[in-house]
Amino acid sequence: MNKTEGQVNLAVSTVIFALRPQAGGSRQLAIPLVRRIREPYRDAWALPGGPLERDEDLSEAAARNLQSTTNLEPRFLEQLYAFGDPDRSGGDSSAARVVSIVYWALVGNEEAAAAVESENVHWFFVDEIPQLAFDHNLIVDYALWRVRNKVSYSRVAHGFLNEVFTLAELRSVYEVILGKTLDPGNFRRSVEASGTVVATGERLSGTSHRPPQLYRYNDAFELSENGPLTRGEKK
Amino acid sequence: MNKTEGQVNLAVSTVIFALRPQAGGSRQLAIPLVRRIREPYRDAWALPGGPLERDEDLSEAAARNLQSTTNLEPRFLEQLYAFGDPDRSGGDSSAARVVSIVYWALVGNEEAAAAVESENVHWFFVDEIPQLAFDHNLIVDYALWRVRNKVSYSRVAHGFLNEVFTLAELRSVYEVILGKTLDPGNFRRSVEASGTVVATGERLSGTSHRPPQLYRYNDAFELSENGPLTRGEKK
DNA sequence: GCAAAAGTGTTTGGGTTACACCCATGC
DNA sequence: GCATGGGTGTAACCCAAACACTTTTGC
Repeated sequence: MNKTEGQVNLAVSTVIFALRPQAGGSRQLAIPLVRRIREPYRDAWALPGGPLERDEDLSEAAARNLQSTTNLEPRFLEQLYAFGDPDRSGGDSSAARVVSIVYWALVGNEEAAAAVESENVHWFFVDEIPQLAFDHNLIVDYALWRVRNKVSYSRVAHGFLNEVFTLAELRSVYEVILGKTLDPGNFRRSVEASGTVVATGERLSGTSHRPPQLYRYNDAFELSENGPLTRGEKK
Repeated sequence: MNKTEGQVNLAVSTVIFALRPQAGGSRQLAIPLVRRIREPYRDAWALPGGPLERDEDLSEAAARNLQSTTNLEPRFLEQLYAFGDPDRSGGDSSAARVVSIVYWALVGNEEAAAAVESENVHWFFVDEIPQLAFDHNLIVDYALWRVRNKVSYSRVAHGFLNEVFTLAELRSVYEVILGKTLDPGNFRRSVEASGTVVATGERLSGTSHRPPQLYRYNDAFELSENGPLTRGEKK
């Protein structure tokens, strides 16, 4: 007990969002959680996370959480918040104090469908999150608030889709996250006017109606979205 | 060298904004910086900050930075970002790695005018920031981007003013931060429509023109501005 | 009365919303 | 041909910018 600094341990956790099909066919936001195998909160569900490696950037640690729990690559990765309430370990004042720097990530539809699940890793729909360890319910609430907020003023929804996508797919993502239907015509105009997507020239065939154009995300964006902080934070 | 965790130290720093009068009479955003008295970056200017106390919340540590450098109370205090690049200590890989959780704060005009300055604490106008220690120039740039951004969609400008203020004073804050003039009539309407201020009923006399009404900030706001995170973060 | 800023009214234009309508494909 | 979603056109509406104008004080 001779440490004078470093009494506070640092961890990095990640809230990982994907759209997954629900019973009934509609899709819903879902996040993977891991079961704790140690005290405190043994057997409770918690966000994936762990200590920061010696030479690792914060965002690398978050990507590592994602990799080790779901085996997926993030389409979008951004810092959420640093949680450091002294009591957040559960009120036991003798427990080691941990400050968690939390990231949030989006992963693509098809990849998420193939994601591993096991005894200790399970995907939960966001309206069915159980009681979690530590203050992780608050963290999930905040991440949800952030993703819904950010979708309405920024263009992050493509993070749930694959490389190429139709505007109907993109619109469907907005509809699920915002929880309301959007006018197809107006949606098309606003997305095209924003310049965030570019048509590939290809069309999707095999549908029982007029074949829709395929689009790709315009990489020229993303920059300046976070002001001066665009350096290795974004995937 | 037998520590396996805790190799990463945690610090809390604060970017403190005030509006201060420039030569010529106009006002400009300014921040206080402290001179480093130890290596690395000895004698360079840096953001006020320090290690986290054992039982202290992150926001309390930020308020403590503010108190110890300027003797002021924050009108607004919010987490900015956690900076954790492994090389941010200056490229010397043998140096201890530090992750900084940075807050930003607003302090009132009159108080800031009375703030202490000394050999080792000095206020800099934001367009005259020198080369700083560590990655603090990046941090200041990001904080500046955030304050300008937040002013345009949120109602934080009152953080620079005293308890009661005229709409002309509030408008002047917006004009300085956004760097452009605003139409008095339209400004009045938009502020009144937002419901963020309430008239006190009092008027300011002694001016050489029609006496303006005095307003007060409406405390019913601020809540829900940060979603589920409104608990002790805001002053 | 005059200057100066407070405060109100009114017009205009850009952008979003609602919704009608045509287009291209599979069956 | 018909159903289905892709895609386009357009009128109504809302809100913000621009700016003229009236009000109230000190000198």
